[in-house]
Amino acid sequence: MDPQTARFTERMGQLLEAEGMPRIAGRIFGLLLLQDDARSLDELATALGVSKASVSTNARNLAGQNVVEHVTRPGDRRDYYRVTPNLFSRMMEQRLSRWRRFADAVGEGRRSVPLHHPAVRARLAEYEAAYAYMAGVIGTALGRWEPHRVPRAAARRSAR
Amino acid sequence: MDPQTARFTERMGQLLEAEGMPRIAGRIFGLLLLQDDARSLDELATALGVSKASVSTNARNLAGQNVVEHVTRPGDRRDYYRVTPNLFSRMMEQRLSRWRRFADAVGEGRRSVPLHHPAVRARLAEYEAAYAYMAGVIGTALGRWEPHRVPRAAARRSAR
DNA sequence: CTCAACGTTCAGCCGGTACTGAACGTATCC
DNA sequence: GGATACGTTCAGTACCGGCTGAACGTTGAG
Repeated sequence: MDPQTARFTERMGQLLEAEGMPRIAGRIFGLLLLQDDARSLDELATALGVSKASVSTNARNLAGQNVVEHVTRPGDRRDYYRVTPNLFSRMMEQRLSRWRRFADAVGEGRRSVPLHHPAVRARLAEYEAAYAYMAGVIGTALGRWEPHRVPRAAARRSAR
Repeated sequence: MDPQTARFTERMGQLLEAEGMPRIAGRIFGLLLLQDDARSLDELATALGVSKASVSTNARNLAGQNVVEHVTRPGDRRDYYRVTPNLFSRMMEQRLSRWRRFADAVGEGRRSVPLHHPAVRARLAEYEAAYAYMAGVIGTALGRWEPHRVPRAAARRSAR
């Protein structure tokens, strides 16, 4: 593994760690981001110099979050992983759902907490409105971005 | 502190903790979100049942991230804190800057890492383009949201 | 000047959790 | 059948970071 690749994977490890994921998950992600085809658990483990147990757990976890895809090959017992296509959209959607949880909490607070000051009530309502507005904007923007990004992907999608 | 308020602050603590902040920071934020005027460090510490040291550190940290504002009063030595106005925009901007770090890392990788597969290079370039696109969309949406949200704020802004 | 009221800093403790190595279960091949 | 190649699970460890209490510096009041 050349030093630039190592540097890149380490940086991804740090960045994803700052987002609340285990560092190894970030490294796996960073490494897969630079691979054109899927990699097996063993390849990942040896390339990153970590235990296969960690790779197994973290890769499965990443797959559960849709940032990585589990790939199997006929006549091959091994598990392969690659970054998901539409990675950016997936990450955006995931982020939106996180915000949604936040906006939901605010909404529930506004309804359940005894608020004596109208200003506070207005603040919470405003936050909810802002979230709804931005969610709409981001949603339509995502819809506009994807289609003319990769024509083949759009064709595949409409063929479903 | 009534049970609903406690419930709300705890939930905020959990949510912000999931975003990578200390739980106490989330609790402070949640509590301030329900207050109409600024609160002192001691008020926060006793209300939350935590040490003043923690409140001091975390409140300052939150202020550094622009999610909370440091308020002082003439003839009063104490430090007060309240949630920032334009909270939503601040959080959006903060999130955008996080993404930017991510996009920067991808860009640097694309330039520095020896990439043998054109598909990988294209993937990285596409990610950068998607980020730039979304950053633009979100930026203009924020600009459109704020003005007709709080007219007085718009007036203040245009007076600069 | 002395004392109280603040905020800040720091060493130490404590809790959580990421990571490992070994054991295990299962499938595939000989 | 045994042996190998997989992935998974789990107990144990090591580490990291949050939180605390105590000590400290500073400001203001009496």
